[in-house]
Amino acid sequence: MSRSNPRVLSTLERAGGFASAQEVYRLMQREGESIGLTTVYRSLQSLVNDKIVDVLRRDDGEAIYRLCGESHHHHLVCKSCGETVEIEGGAIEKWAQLIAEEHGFRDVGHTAEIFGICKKC
Amino acid sequence: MSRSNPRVLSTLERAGGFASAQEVYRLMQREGESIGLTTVYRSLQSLVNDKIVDVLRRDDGEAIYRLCGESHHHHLVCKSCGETVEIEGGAIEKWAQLIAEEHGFRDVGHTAEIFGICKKC
DNA sequence: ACGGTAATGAAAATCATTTTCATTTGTGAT
DNA sequence: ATCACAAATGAAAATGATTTTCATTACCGT
Ligand SMILES: [Mn+2]
Ligand SMILES: [Mn+2]
Ligand SMILES: [Zn+2]
Ligand SMILES: [Zn+2]
Repeated sequence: MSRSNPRVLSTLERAGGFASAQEVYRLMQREGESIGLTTVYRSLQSLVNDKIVDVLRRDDGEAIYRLCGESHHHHLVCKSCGETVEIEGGAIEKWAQLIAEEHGFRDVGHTAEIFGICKKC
Repeated sequence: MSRSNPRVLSTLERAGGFASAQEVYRLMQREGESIGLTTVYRSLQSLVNDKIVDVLRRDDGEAIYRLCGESHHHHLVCKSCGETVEIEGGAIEKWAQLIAEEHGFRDVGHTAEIFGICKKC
């Protein structure tokens, strides 16, 4: 196992939200940093193991990473124009946790999205 | 766009839980059915569009498919072994509707998944 | 039968991710 | 500083799922 290259973490921080390994790599290239794609993958995996970074999957299957501890939230998205509202989980957080515990699951996470047609559309 | 090959749906039914496209394909091969992998992919994709099957992603990123029941439901999935429990929306249905209305959205839908590690893993 | 459209599948292309492996770098002891 | 050894690095090749191409075949209405 290898330890995470600090420049990878720093780049992921700078990226803001979620970013894939490929995106982190391209970002570093663009900023003139010399690094191999392999090292980016290895570093991100290591950060996930250490629970410094969350990983989940895009619809297309690509893995995307983000720093843990950024506030957890969900999205309300307009199917027509794409306008997005960030919303707090509220009741859903408890619901997910409760359901999971009822079935004996641990290490619980969840995803939730609401979509519809916004006022303007 | 193509319509789903009925033998693909039939195989997915017979498979029981979730199965990937590759698995459905291998299953059909083993049972002597003559079909192309491309057709399996196309059929599953079509079934997803028609909301006859659910699709989600394994930890390794491979897409897995399963017949969905006729009633709207959500999933509690083990990240390790893939075991899946169907759960009722309950609180989340109201939550999604309420949040959407607060922001003036109509024609509201939602997605929600809970994941974690099951008892056996 | 004829003409057009949809379905099929083999092969090649794509693309993220992993593996290999040779090279470089860091560390710690002598 | 020199040596030895372990860890980190990255280029290139391998992997594996999914998509695309494209030529062939099955199907349907007239
Ligand atoms: Mn939440
Ligand atoms: Mn629901
Ligand atoms: Zn809108
Ligand atoms: Zn499990």
